[in-house]
Amino acid sequence: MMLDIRYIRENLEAAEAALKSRGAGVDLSGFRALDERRRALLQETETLKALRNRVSDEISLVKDKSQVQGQIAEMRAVSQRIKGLDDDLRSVEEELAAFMLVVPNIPSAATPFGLNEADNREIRRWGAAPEFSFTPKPHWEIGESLDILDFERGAKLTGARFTLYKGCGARLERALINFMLDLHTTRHNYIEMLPPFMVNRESMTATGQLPKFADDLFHLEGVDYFLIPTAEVPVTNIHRGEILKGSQLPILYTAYTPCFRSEAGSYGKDTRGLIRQHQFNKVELVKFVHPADSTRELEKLLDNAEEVLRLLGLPYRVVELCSGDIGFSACRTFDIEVWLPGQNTFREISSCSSFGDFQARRAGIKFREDEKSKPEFVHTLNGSGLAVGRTVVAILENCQQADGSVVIPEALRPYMGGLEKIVDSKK
RNA sequence: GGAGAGAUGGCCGAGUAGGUCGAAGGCGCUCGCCUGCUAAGCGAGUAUACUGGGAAACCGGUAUCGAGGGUUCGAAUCCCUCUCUCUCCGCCA
Repeated sequence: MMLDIRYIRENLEAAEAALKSRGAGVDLSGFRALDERRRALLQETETLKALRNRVSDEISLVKDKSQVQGQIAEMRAVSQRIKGLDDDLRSVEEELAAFMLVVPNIPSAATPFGLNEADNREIRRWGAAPEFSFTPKPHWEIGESLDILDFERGAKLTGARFTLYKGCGARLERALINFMLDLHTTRHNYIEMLPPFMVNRESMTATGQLPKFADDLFHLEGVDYFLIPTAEVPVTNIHRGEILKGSQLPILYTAYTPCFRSEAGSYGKDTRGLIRQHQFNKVELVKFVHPADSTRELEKLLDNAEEVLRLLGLPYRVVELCSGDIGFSACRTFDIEVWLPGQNTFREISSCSSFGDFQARRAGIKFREDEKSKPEFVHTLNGSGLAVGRTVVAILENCQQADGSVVIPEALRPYMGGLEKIVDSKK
């Protein structure tokens, strides 16, 4: 399930009100009847099973089975009855599960109320927008004139929203991946993971992409696998079905993966450039934490992501999403938006969320405080650290020069073989 | 792709002519005892989920021996399907 079924049972109104703050009306009215029916069936069938177990034990003690033909016949009938009840129970449970799997997470009490994007709250800004003596160009123009991004051939190879990186462009992307991974592993204590780029249905369900958002995913033909839309999916699922030791927490993982998104419903949006691609690279940060630490850990994760931008000298702002704008599985989210002078706007480059125990509940990820204590759900968190393609966008636009070249941020130069600026190779 | 072997509790590993097996034994771990430290030794405990009762401690029921079905009064044990792992051959980065 996703939300705590017992919590809902006892706090139906509160849960409904909290879900309502997301905007999308969630109707929990069907829940109570299903839940009650389930428990009634459960009690009935279990009572019969207890009887059958007891009588079967008695039968086993009797050597001469002819003496217990009566009981055997009786139990044969009981078993038939159990079978029927179990069938009913299974269908009720399937219905209940299908219902629960499409109910979103309850927003955190800290999440500000709001209807949509417009109600998001700006938390802080860092860095100053660069000033230009000329009109700054959008990255697609810079990329094409420097001959490092080839949108036309990307479309030829695959289709719209695919891009071919060339020369320094390809190197810049790779440099950023390595720079981010090195930063998070050596300075922020994350463990690097390199997971599969496609996962099964169970993994997608555990983190919340399925069953509701199948349209956003690429599904393979022939096998029931999906291309990952984010490393969050495989990395969070690493501990699916496990009971961790309290002393292991928090667990911090970082992973580079490409991300694949169908972008269904975004036709006509961000059609130019690298902003919205079907395939893009991302370095992800994922945490498994003690519930009591999740707020603090979210702030640290956010700071770890911001650190990338600070080291690169890219101006940004942090926005806290309101209840109407947070994702399905999240209970609290901060977006980091980088300044893009070529488009004169801030664009999301990272999204850092707490999922509370929502994903842990779906995925069955628990921990034991002490040896003797009962297992309880961990909290999961994740955030981009960062979206690599959009970081390239930000560098191209913020670091562009009057002569058309792009100065590489100092922190990145060791990863670029010492290169200080990208110039037009044709000149 | 072809042939074969196997999946048991945190780990190792018993258990296949169906019954008293949630499951021997060992290791590990926890608590206590003992020992001037360490090691060894002794005793007890040590899965999860759902569910009923209880304020709680806790007590009861059901399920789970890869997953799902079947046979049976009764299945870790028999039958079927699937998944995964391992070995050999082929192929391949």
